[in-house]
Amino acid sequence: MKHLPHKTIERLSQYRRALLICHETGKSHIYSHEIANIQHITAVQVRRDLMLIGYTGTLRKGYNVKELIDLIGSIIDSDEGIHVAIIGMGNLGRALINYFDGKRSKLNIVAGFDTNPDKIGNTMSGVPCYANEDLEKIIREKDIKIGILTVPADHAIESAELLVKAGVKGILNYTPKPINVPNDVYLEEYDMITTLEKVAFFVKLQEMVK
Amino acid sequence: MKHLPHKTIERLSQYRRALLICHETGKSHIYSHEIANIQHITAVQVRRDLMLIGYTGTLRKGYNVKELIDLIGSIIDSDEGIHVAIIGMGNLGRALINYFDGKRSKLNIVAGFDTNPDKIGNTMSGVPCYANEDLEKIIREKDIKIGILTVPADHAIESAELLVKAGVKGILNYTPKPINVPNDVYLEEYDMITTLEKVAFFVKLQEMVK
DNA sequence: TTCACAATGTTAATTTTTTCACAAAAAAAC
DNA sequence: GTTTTTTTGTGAAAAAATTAACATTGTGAA
Ligand SMILES: NC(=O)c1ccc[n+]([C@@H]2O[C@H](COP(=O)([O-])OP(=O)(O)OC[C@H]3O[C@@H](n4cnc5c(N)ncnc54)[C@H](O)[C@@H]3O)[C@@H](O)[C@H]2O)c1
Ligand SMILES: NC(=O)c1ccc[n+]([C@@H]2O[C@H](COP(=O)([O-])OP(=O)(O)OC[C@H]3O[C@@H](n4cnc5c(N)ncnc54)[C@H](O)[C@@H]3O)[C@@H](O)[C@H]2O)c1
Repeated sequence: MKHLPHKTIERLSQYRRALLICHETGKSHIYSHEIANIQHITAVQVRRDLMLIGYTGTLRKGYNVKELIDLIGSIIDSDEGIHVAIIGMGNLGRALINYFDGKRSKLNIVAGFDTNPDKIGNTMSGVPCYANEDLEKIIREKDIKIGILTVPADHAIESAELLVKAGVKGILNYTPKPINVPNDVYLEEYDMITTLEKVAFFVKLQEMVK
Repeated sequence: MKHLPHKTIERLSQYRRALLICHETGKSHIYSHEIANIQHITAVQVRRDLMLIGYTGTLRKGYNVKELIDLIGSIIDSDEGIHVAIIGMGNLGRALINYFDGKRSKLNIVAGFDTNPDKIGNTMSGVPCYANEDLEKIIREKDIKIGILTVPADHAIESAELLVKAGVKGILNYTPKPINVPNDVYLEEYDMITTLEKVAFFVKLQEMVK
């Protein structure tokens, strides 16, 4: 296995999510077309992705759910797990902490940061909130590799700079303000408005065709 | 202009977001490479997208910010605007309402739905919360075209069915439970864990190379 | 006034991603 | 025991998306 396409990585994560649900329900094997239906893609696409990671199913029985979950884990997870921080413990930050809580054993949100004195020192869903002044120290101490930005847009850039300076290697930016990072920091940006506008566009398109 | 690629639609939305910021700061023209830098893509990509929507800039002056904002609006927005509902007024639902509030004049969240009696009848950031029982009635009355799912994952499927039955034409699913919709309903699903896992994967990859 | 530059617009090439098509083989049916 | 069915795995083709290359031209410098 040499290079996995970005899209494949995303799908592997999604496959695993679906597989975990299957596993809970006691299903031991699954066909490529079943996975495909769940994800709204084609069975060939699924088989191609699994081919890329070198997994081989059983003819006519499909894929072993448990095995596949573990294999995907061995590819996308870090063995030792990875520590994550949230910058901005507001509505979205707290919602995320709540949501992630315990969902993936290898992804742990271990610190939150804020500038609001009322929040600093508190704990939310088990995650301690620190002051921005201690960010660099805590990030290094706790070996945090990824920062999730949920500060007000006006503070996105300075927060990103803080994170980079502290040595973070990945940033997930949920503010609507695009940021810049050095080459060795992996950046992903997501704006919910973009997604909603896309949905709205295709709804409009469909109305027009009709 | 015939078919706009999905990716182009997303980028147009992002370009507009960047352009709106420029417009506020009083900048009247912008070069393709400036837009490209903001979005972390290439200038050719920007020019190609604008070519697809038939917009022509001024040689050596770049693109007229205001004009381009309006043109993108004329393509991705519906003239009359589009009404949106949130199903599940919990952490994420409320955060979204708060966030969208007034951001895009053509995209209005006009109703929220919940099953919790304490929430029903209240208003959050100007959005009234209704009971699920009234969903179909309200959706039709208010001509709501898009539903955003932020209910607990266990209730995603039933909520989606409710929305479809009520005649919604687009669904944006933020729960981690994949849903199915008829062909004439446009569906977009997004799971933050997938994005975070992707970031984590590339961080891991970079560590390994080093 | 001419020249060099800097930016757009677009055709062609390349790369990436997806789909097609089908061989192989295990299981089921007969 | 043979045939049919079903599902995997993959080379080849197609489609989609991106990038390269470059002609064009307005602008300002010389
Ligand atoms: N709410 C949403 O659904 C949503 C969706 C998409 C994007 N966003 C974006 O996410 C960000 C947060 O949204 P929210 O609704 O949680 O806002 P919020 O105001 O509730 O939370 C922001 C938090 O960041 C803190 N903060 C401010 N400056 C800071 C700094 N320099 N360093 C650290 N913390 C700081 C504030 O004290 C506050 O606790 C915004 O940029 C918003 O545009 C929100
Ligand atoms: N919190 C996040 O950051 C986050 C991120 C990604 C995805 N999600 C997903 O979004 C969903 C909501 O997350 P949350 O943190 O807001 O949860 P939450 O528990 O705070 O909110 C859920 C809300 O839905 C309401 N509800 C329950 N059943 C309902 C039904 N059948 N119809 C209408 N409303 C109903 C509840 O009363 C509650 O108000 C979950 O599926 C979660 O997995 C959350």
